Amino acid sequence: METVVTPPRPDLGLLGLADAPEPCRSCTARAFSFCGALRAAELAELAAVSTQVTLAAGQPLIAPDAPARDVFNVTTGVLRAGLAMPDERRQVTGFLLPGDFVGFGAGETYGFGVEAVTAATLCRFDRPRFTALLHAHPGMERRLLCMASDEVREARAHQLLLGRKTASERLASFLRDLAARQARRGGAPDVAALGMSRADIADHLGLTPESVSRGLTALKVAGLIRLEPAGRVRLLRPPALAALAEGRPEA
Amino acid sequence: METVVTPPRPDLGLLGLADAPEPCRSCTARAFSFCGALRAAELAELAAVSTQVTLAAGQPLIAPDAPARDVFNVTTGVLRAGLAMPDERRQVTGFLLPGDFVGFGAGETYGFGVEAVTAATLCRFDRPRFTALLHAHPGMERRLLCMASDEVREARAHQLLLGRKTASERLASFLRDLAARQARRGGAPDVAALGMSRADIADHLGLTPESVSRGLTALKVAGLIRLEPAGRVRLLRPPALAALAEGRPEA
DNA sequence: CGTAAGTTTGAAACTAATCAACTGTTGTGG
DNA sequence: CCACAACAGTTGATTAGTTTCAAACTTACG
Repeated sequence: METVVTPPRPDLGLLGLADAPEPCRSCTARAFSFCGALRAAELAELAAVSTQVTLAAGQPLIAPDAPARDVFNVTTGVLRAGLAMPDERRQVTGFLLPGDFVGFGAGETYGFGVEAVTAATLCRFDRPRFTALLHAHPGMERRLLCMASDEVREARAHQLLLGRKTASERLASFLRDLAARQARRGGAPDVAALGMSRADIADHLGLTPESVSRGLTALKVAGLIRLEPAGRVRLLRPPALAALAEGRPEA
Repeated sequence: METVVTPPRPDLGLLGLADAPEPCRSCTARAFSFCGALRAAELAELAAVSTQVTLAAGQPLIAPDAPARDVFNVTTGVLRAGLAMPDERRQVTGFLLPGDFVGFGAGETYGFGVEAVTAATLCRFDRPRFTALLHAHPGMERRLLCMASDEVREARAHQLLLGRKTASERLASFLRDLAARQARRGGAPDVAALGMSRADIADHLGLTPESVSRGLTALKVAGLIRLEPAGRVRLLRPPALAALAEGRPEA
């Protein structure tokens, strides 16, 4: 028995959906996405250079050494982006949710890998054409610059986590951040839907799967979270969880 | 006996230096900097909205919660940028060298702190005016977008370091990367000039000062580096150091 | 010189990793 | 529909790498 969650429901009228080109018209991610701020004409141009990609859980989207020919926008599902070392060590730099944009800052090759965690769909844009479009629309370019700045900020915050936080603090930060991101996409503010395995979380937080498991148990025992079916985690005392995440003594 | 290295010597003529406005004319960082690619007219506009900042070693430039009114470009010296937790824990997200740009992606407040490690000088730009200038010159904006992308890439690589590398590997990565950055600015390719303390390095690498010291000793014993006076570190076998940094078995 | 700060080195303690066993879940084929 | 296999997750015991605590040593500087 699954708890039914209200799906994201952007106000289609306000977004000028009536004018939107086909793949976009029915896109549930547009409200939280890069393309959500575009005018109908720009959106049409964008849609013209886009194709759809569908991935099954576990399938790769981007190989680190592949030539960076395309950029992508996630429409449904969860993906993981990360770096690998010659041995088995991995760092998952981030999980991609609907509305997230991938592959922009790449050079010749992507330099990082991306795989589907759950089944996922994306918009694929030819990079040269996408770039040309950007140059024609300074507003789009500016928006992308803001997104890049946000990414830098998030990456720095994650550096603090990896460099200085304890296992429990890492888990608390992760759950809080994931719930917040999902809330922005229409989810409940006090639920983190873990679509990914403990191993993926471990590679994101610089821990082992065992430590992730222990950390979650510790948070549960502390009364900060409840583990629900289907990989859902309910945040029972968000302020206390935030305090732990930030290393505050807790009020 | 020191290997003599050619110091940075930008070809002033090719850079249009004769036309350059004053603070820029004598600027030694311009060749490696954001502004180095600007045409004389653009540079003049930029210089018109800039003022100079001088800092003594240890002085703060940016407080994390200060309103982000300015952006900066380092001209001389070394600075550290980082995040802090309520207790004493710190993460130095990066060291800033001449030519590096600071403060761009900030929102209302900077959200991170910056302090001078050595005596330093910077160009200060009023943010609203800088932004207006950017909008007037798409080339500048595009260049900034590239810089932001590079920052993201570097931040991700540092996440791998913090999440998955051993103490020795972190030190090896740090020394190699610092030497490479300094080489781009005209330094010797096999020397890393440590202007910062062990504590700063520790806060950058997610270690303690003691572990940094031990790590350096380990690299020295392994014949990979030599500790020279004035905080200089000579890289004795760059390929082996790189292999260690990347976690390769070493050829 | 003498002091203070920074660095190195040593010994003990601790957190998270590793190794290992067990449990629960999911999916498949008999 | 149940049995079983395969895998993900949890829990326990032990180990290892880094931190912590402490002291000695260096370096820079008044």
